Amino acid sequence: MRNVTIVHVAEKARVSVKTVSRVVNNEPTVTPELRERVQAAIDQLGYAPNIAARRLGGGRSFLIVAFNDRKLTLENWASDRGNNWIDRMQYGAMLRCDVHGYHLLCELIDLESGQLARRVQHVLSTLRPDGVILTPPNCEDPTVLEALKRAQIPFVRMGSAQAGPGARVRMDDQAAARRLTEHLVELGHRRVGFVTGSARFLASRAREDGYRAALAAAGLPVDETLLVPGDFTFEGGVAAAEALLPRPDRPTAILAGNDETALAVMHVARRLDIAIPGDLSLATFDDTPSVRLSLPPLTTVRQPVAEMAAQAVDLLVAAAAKDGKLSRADNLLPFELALRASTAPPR
Amino acid sequence: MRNVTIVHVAEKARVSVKTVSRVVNNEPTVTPELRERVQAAIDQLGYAPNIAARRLGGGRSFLIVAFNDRKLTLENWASDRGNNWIDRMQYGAMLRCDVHGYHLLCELIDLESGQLARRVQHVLSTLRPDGVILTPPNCEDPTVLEALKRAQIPFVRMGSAQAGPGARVRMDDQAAARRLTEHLVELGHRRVGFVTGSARFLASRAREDGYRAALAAAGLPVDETLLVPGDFTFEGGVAAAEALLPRPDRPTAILAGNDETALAVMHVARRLDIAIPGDLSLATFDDTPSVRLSLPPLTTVRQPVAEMAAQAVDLLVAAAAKDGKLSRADNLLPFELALRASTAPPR
DNA sequence: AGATAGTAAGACATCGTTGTCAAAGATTCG
DNA sequence: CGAATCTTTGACAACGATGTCTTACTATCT
Repeated sequence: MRNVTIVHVAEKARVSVKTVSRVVNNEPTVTPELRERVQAAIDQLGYAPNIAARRLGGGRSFLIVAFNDRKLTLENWASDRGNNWIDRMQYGAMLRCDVHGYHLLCELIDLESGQLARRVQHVLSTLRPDGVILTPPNCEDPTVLEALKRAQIPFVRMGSAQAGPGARVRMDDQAAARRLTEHLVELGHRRVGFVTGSARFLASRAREDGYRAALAAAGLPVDETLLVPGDFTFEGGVAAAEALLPRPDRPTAILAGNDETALAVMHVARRLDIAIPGDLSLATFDDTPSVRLSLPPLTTVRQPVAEMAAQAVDLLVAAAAKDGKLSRADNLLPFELALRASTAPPR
Repeated sequence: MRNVTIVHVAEKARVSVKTVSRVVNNEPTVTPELRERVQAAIDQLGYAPNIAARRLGGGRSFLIVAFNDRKLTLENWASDRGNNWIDRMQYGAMLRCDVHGYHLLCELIDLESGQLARRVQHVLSTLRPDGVILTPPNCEDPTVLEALKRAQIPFVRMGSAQAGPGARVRMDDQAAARRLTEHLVELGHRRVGFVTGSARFLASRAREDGYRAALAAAGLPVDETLLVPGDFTFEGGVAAAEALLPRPDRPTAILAGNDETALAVMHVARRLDIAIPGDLSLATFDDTPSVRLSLPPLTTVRQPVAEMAAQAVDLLVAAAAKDGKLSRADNLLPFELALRASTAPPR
C-alpha cells in the first residue's frame, strides 16, 4: 500500500485522474455524487497529493519561505540570547500554514555576504515557493528586495518601518514607544533615559521618535545626554547603563531598546545597588520570556509577532490561490502594553 | 532570464541534459573538459536545479522533516516559556542542511490527537522527505514510530532514552544528572532536593536515576520526601518549591528538572527570603537564556542540542546519498557542566 | 423539435529532473 | 589487427500532478 497516487484513487473511484484532481482542489464543476465517491476512495487509500508533482504540474508549490538574517538567528539560537522574535514569527507562520495545507521553510541569508543576490535567487529557483516572508533587517535590504522582485514571487515584509515593494505587516513602533513613555510620565517621571536600539533596524529610529513625541506632548524637555546608543546586545546594554546610572543626576526611569538591553540595565543596577522599581523604573520592548520571569518582571510592549506572521501567511496564500498578485498594503497590528512590577512612581 | 532549466544549460554548453545532470550531481563519469564547460554555463545562467522536478524524477527530495510536539512548541513559542530546546534543534539542523544543500521543514504533530497516524502519514506522503528527525516526546511514541517505519523513511530520534527503531542521537541524561549531583555533594551538601521532570519524557527518569546513583556513590541516604514531582512548567515548579522550601529541615541544595522549574524555585525562594546561593544552592538542566541572565546565573548542564541535530542531519543525508538505509546506532554526545553563581557550599 | 448555450467529465500534453539503456568512442588483450 | 571490454555520452521514458482542449450530455429558448 505504499506510494498511493492519484491514479490509484481514480481507478478505485472509477473516474479519470482529472476528476480526482478537481475534488482535491475543491473545484466547483463536480457533481456531488462523484465528489463523494472520490472522497471515499481518497480516505480509504489514505491518499495525499504529492507536493513535488503538484508544483511541476504547473500549479502551486504549497511552500512559503521565510528568509531570516543569519547573524541574528545565530545570536538568537546559538548564544541563547533569548531574542525569540524569529521563533514567534515561525510559530505564527507555521500554525497558519498548517491551516492552509502549506509548509514553511526557514532559510538563512547573510546580508554581508557578497553572494547575497545569488543566494536568494538560488533558494527561490530551487524551491519556487508561492510566497516569501522577510524579517528585519532583510526586509529593508535593497539587494534582497531586488532579487525578490526579479523572481516575481509575492512577498511580505514583517516589522519594517520602511515603505517599499511587497506587502507589509507590522506594529506601530512609534506609537508603542510613545505609549510606554507616556506610561512612565504618567507615573510622575520627569527624567526618562532611553537606551536606543541598533541602527541596523529602522524600527529603532521609530521608537526613538515615539519617545521624543511623548516627552514633547507632555511638555517635557528632551535631555540629549539621557539618550544613549545601544545595539540590542547585552554588552551594549551594560555599556549604556554604565554611562547612565552612575551619574549624580541619573534618570528615574529608563526605556530600554529591547529586552536584552533591559536585562543588562538590571544587572548594572543591581551591581550599583539601585533598586528596581524603587530607585529606577525600567520598561522595554518585545516581552521575551526572560523579562516575564525576571525579578522583578518587566513592563513591556508586547509585539504581536505571531499574529503578524499569521497574517503574512494569509496574504501570501490568498495571493497564490488567486492570481499570484499581492496588494502592496501596509497592515498595522495592535500592540499590547504589559504593565508589570518594574515600573512605579519615582521616590 | 526567468526560470532557467537544465535544458537551457544543456543548450548553452552544447551537451545533453543528462550530462548537465551528471555534473550537478557530481557523478564521476564526466570528462574534466565537459564538466568545466557545463559548470561555466551553470554559473553564467545562474541555474539551480528545481527540487520538485528532482524529487519527481525519482531522485532525492533534499528535504528533511522535523516532527515536533505541538503542545510543547505552543508552550515554547506562544506563551514564551523559554524552553528553547526545539529552537536549538532547529538551528543545528538548519545550518547543517545548508551545508548539504538540504532544506528543513518543521511540522507539528499532536500526540493526543486521534488523527496522529493519519497526520504523520499525510505529511510523509505529500513531502516525501529523505529523512525525518523526531524530538521528545514524539520519538518515544509507538504510533509515530510505526507510521515512520511503514513509510520506510529513515529517521533519527533525538534525545530519547529509549532503545528502538531508527538511529538515535542524544546526551547521557543519567550521567549528566549524576555529575550535577556530585558537584553539589562535593560542595558539602548532604540534603539535596530534586524536583523531577515530566513523566512524559523518559529522560526525566534517567535524570532521577543519575541523582540517586550519585547519592548512593557518595554514601548518602536518599530521603524520598526530598523528591518532589514537577512537570517542567513554571507552575509545577512553584508547587514543588512550596512543598520543599517552607520545611524546617529543608534541603540545602535543589536540583531542578529543567530551567523553568529552577526559575520557579528562585521565585519562591525570593518570596520566602531564602538567599541563593547563601541559604540554598540551585542547579538545573538545559541552560536556556533565562538562567544565564538570571540573578544569580544558574549552574546547569548544557545539553548539546544543536550538535545533536547537526549529527542527525549528517546521518540522514549520508543515508539518502547511499542507499536510503540508516544504521540503528545510538550516538552519545558529550554534555558540558556550566558552573555559575547559584551553587556554593552550604552555610 | 431543432438550434444554442452551458456544464460535467475525460484525453492528453506538459512541467524539469533522473533512471535506464543503448550507442559511440577509447582502450586492452590475445 | 580484430574482438572484447570499458568509459563516456546521449536518447527516451518515467515520476505524479495540473492546464488546456475536446467531447458528451443537459437545459434553455424560439
